Amino acid sequence: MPELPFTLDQLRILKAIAAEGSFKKAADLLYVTQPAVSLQIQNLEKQLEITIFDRGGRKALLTEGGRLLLEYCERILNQCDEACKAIEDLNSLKGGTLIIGASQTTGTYLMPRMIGLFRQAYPDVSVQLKVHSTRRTGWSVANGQIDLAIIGGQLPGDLENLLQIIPYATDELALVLPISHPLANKKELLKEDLYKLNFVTLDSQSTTRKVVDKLLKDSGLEIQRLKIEMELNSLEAIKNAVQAGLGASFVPVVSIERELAGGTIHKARIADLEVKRELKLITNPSRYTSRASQVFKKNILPQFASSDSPLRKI
Amino acid sequence: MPELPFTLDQLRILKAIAAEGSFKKAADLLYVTQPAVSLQIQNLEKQLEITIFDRGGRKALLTEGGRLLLEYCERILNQCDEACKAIEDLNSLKGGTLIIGASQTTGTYLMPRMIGLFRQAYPDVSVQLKVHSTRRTGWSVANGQIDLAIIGGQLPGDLENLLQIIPYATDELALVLPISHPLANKKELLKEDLYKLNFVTLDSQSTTRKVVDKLLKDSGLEIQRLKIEMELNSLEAIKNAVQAGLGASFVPVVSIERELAGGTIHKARIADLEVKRELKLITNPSRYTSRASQVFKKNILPQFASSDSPLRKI
DNA sequence: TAATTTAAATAATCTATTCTTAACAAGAAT
DNA sequence: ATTCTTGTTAAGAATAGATTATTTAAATTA
Repeated sequence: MPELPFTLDQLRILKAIAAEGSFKKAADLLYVTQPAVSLQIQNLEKQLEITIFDRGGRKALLTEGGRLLLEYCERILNQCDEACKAIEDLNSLKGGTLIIGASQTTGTYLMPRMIGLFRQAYPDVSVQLKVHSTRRTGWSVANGQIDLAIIGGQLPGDLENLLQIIPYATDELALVLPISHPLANKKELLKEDLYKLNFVTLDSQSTTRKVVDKLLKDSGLEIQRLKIEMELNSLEAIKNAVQAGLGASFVPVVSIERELAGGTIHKARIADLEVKRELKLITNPSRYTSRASQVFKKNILPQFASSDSPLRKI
Repeated sequence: MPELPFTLDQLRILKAIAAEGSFKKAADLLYVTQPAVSLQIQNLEKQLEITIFDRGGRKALLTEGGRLLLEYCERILNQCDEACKAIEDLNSLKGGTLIIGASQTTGTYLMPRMIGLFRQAYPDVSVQLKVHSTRRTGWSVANGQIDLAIIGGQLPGDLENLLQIIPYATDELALVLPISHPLANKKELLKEDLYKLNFVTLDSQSTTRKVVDKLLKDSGLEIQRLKIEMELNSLEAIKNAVQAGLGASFVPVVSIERELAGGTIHKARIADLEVKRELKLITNPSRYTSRASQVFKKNILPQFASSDSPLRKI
C-alpha cells in the first residue's frame, strides 16, 4: 500500500501536545505512556521530513511547519468527528432516508397514515413515497431504488423469486352502494344480486380493477354479465360517483373509512361472496436493509394490521 | 488510547472500492491482496456499526451509510493531500516565512540587498525584517520570534551564553570628511589629526555611536577631546551633514558606498588607527532552524562577505 | 443444467507496528 | 548539590494487519 505520511492517531497526538504544550500531559490525556507519544511524533517528523516541536524550552512549542500541519490536523479531525456523528445519527435514526413503494390505493389511503406514525417516532428520517404500478414497484425494490413496498397485486413471476414477499394483511374489497339504493336496505345480498347493479369501476389497466375482476371470476361470477355504467381513473372519482347514486363498486375498505363513518356510503354484505386480496410486504433480501427500513417493518406495519383496523392481520 | 472508529487506510480503501466498484480492483489499485481489503472494510463496518457495501450484485454498491461516509472520506483525504503538499512546499522553500533581525545600520544598508537576493532565489518564502536595538534583537532570537539576526553591537552577557554568535564579517567604520575639507587632500592622517576635526555623530544611545566611542577609546584616543559639532539621529542625516561641510564622522562603510562611488564624500585613511567592528550572525542553537533560515545562512550571507564587498570576510 | 470463471469471505500463519516497561539524560525547582 | 519533571533511547511483548491458501457464492458459458 503506497503509504500515507501520517495516521489519524499521529494527528490526534500532535493536536493533544499542541493543546497541552507537553508530551507528558498529552500522553495522560490520551491514556498512553509518554514514550508512545514521543515515538509517534518522531515517526511523523521523519515521514514528513520536518521538525514539528521545539523540545528545548519548558514547553513543547510548535515550529512553523508544526503550526502549518496543526491547521490541517484540526480540520481533518473535525471532519472525522462529523463523520462519526453523521453515522451515529443514521444508526439512531436521526438522519437518513427511507424510500417506500406503494400502489395507487395503498399509497393514497394507507401509506400516508403509516408514514405519519413513523415520522412521529423518527422525525429526523426523511421518507419518500413512490407510487407506481405493482410491476414497476417490484423492479424498484429489486434494484434497490426502494427500500420496501406494500403491494396488493400480483408480481411478475421472475420477480417473485428475487424478492422476499411477506403476506402482511388482508384488504377487503367491499361492495359499496349509494345509501339511497334499493338494495342498501337488505341485510345481506347474494352473488346473484350483483347482476342487477350498475357498476362504476376503475379502468381496466388498474391493478385493483384486475384484482377485483379476477376474484369475482374465481368465485364463479360471469363478469361479462355485470353492467358497467362507467370507468373512472381514481378511487376518489368512483366514490363520488357512487355517493351521487350513479352505481355500485368494489373498493378497498381502507379507502372508504371516512365515508362509512359519516354514513355517506353504504357497504353491502354479500352472503356467498368475500372479495379480498392480500397486501404483501416486499423487500430485497440480497440487499442491505437500512435501520429505518427495519424499524418501519418491525414497529409501524403491525399497528395497521391489528384487529380493530379495516385490514385484517394475517 | 480512546479509539477512533476508523483509520485513514480504511478510508482510502473505501474510496478505492467506491471508485472501482470492486474489492479486487481496489486491492490491485492499492497494491495489496484482496483479503486485506475485505478485512479492513469488515473492521470499518464493525466499528461504525453500519453496512457500507452491498456485495450481492455484480458490483460492490454503496449503501446509504456508505455514501454518507464516502462524502466525509473524500473531504478528509483531500485535506490530507493538501497538508502533504503544504509541507512539501515548506520543505522545498515554496512557502513559509523567514524572520530576520537587524540593527538600524545593517537593517538599512545590508539587509535589503541580502533579502533581495534571497527572494530572487526563493520568491515563495516571505521575509520579514525586524529592525531593533542589538539588545532587543538578541532577546527576540532567544525566544524564537526571530530566526536569525546580524548585529554589530555587544550583547548583554546573559544572552551570549544562550545564543550562537558567529563572527560573520568586519565592518569598517570609516572616517568621512567633506570633499572640500583641507585634510581631504592628505594621503594619510594620524590619530592626532582627529582632535582638529569637528564631528557630527549619532546620538549617544545609538549602538553604532557606542561602538565607535569604545573603539576610539580602546585605541588610546581621549574621546572627550574630540569636538562634537552636533548629534543627529540617523546615518543619512549625518552623511548629509558631512557632505554639506558641517564636519567629519565615523560611519560604517556599508552606508557610504554610493557616496564614495559618486565622489560626494571623502573617506580618509588614518595611518595609526583602524576603527572596525565585527558583524555577528546570531541564532538560537536550542531551537528548530527552519529550512529557509538554513539556506539564508549558507547561501546568501557568504555573498555579502566576499573580498570585493565593503565588508571584509572573516 | 452442469461446468467454468470470477469475486468475495474465511482461516491459519506470519510480519511488522506500536505499545509498554525500564533505564537514562537534561533542565528546572527546591 | 539533589530532587523532580520531562523527554529520549532501548528491548521485550502485544496487537494489528498482511499474506497464502481455501471455501463459498454468484454469474457466465457451454
